Amino acid sequence: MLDGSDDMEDPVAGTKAADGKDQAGGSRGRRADAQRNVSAILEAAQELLSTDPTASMQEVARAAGVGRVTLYSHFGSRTELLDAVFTRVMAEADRALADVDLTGDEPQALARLVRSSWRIVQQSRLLLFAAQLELPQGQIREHHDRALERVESLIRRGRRNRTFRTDLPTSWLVTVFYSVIHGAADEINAGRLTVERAPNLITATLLSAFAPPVPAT
Amino acid sequence: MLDGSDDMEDPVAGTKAADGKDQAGGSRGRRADAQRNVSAILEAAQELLSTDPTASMQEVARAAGVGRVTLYSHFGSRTELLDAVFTRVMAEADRALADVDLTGDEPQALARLVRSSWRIVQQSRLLLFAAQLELPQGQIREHHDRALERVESLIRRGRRNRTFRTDLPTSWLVTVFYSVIHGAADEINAGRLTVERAPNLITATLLSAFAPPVPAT
DNA sequence: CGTAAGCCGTACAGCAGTGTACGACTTATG
DNA sequence: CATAAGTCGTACACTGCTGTACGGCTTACG
Repeated sequence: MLDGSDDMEDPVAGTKAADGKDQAGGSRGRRADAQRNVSAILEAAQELLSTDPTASMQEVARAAGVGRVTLYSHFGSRTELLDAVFTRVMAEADRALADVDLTGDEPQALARLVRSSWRIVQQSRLLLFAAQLELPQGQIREHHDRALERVESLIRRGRRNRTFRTDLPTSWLVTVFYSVIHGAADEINAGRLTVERAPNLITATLLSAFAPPVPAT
Repeated sequence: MLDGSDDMEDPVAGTKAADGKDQAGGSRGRRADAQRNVSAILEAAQELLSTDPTASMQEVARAAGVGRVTLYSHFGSRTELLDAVFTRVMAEADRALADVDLTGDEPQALARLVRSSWRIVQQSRLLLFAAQLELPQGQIREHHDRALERVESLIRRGRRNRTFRTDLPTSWLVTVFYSVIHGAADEINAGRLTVERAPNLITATLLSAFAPPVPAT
């Protein structure tokens, strides 16, 4: 939103902050240490905000081993930083899920998907909380939807093959997937569920919930 | 909890704020208008915080038609107010759920329970968010657990009668109950689910998830 | 090896919220 | 109807956070 006008009035472009926020990629004009700092900030912010969602810019800067002013030179506002961190996490998640084999038997594919997903959700639980505090909900949902696409396509396939139920809408089943995983994450955080037992419980529950209802009774 | 020391150093007791916070009951020394104000504050705070979880004391006071100072004279801090509101909501919920007939066929009882529960959850979604911002998590859980007792006892009964599955722990099934309802509430808020369809989806999902797994592959 | 890009700390301005103090006014209640 | 309980607005002190400005120093990079 605020980069748009900057690009217009700065014909040289890329002087300060255009597109090279992420560590990788070809930001030619940026000095190496600047790029390193941006990475350090993003990483530190991700970890810190996942612990304390209300951490201030001051604290983020300290955690990244960087001055607060430098932090502001890279991210114009708290919201901007939060958005960048959120984007980064979702990209990470997307990369992790891309490796999951979703072919073959749907229940087993679902189990694999759960096994790869739930940890990410658990770790970025509080970060989502932080995002909800100051990011427009539309933006959050947008990021989320992209990650849930894989879930949705798997469910669709299961429905076509009659492995999964078709009496409830696909979008609802996606919601159930998401909700149960989040519920498990909360339980773990509360110390009422161990990390080891979680994936099996989640998978067993989802498979029952997704199975076609038996016509009996 | 935080009134404890006040009672000690004020032998007269009941002068300002001891136990008569709620509208009903026998707070002899309190003037009638004071009691009315406390009620108005609690009601307004509940409604306002359910819309904007970050509403300030100023805004709460205005919504209650009361001066900010008066608000502070009844609730010493924001946290104290929030706790009172939270307690009130849970008490309301408890009262509503007490009317639900939990006897007889477990699936039907579960359906009735869902039908009475989910609206309350949906309406106080954001209030829970507010509570998580400044109430110790232990306190929140304590309130929650009391409300979930009914769910738990119903599930236990279903397990004894082999209507519900016993291969997953009871506490986990309670979590699933809670999570699915919350998920539905979020979907409604996002405009992706209508109020009319919600209860059926929730019930159908939970019944499948709670049903004993069929030994047939 | 010079220069510009980038870093740093400090300092300042602004804002918003929390709690508290005070004095005057209003109203239940006996 | 007198009095104590309660309310009201205004004002103040304090805290913590955001975002910006400035000048000096370090360092990457050609």
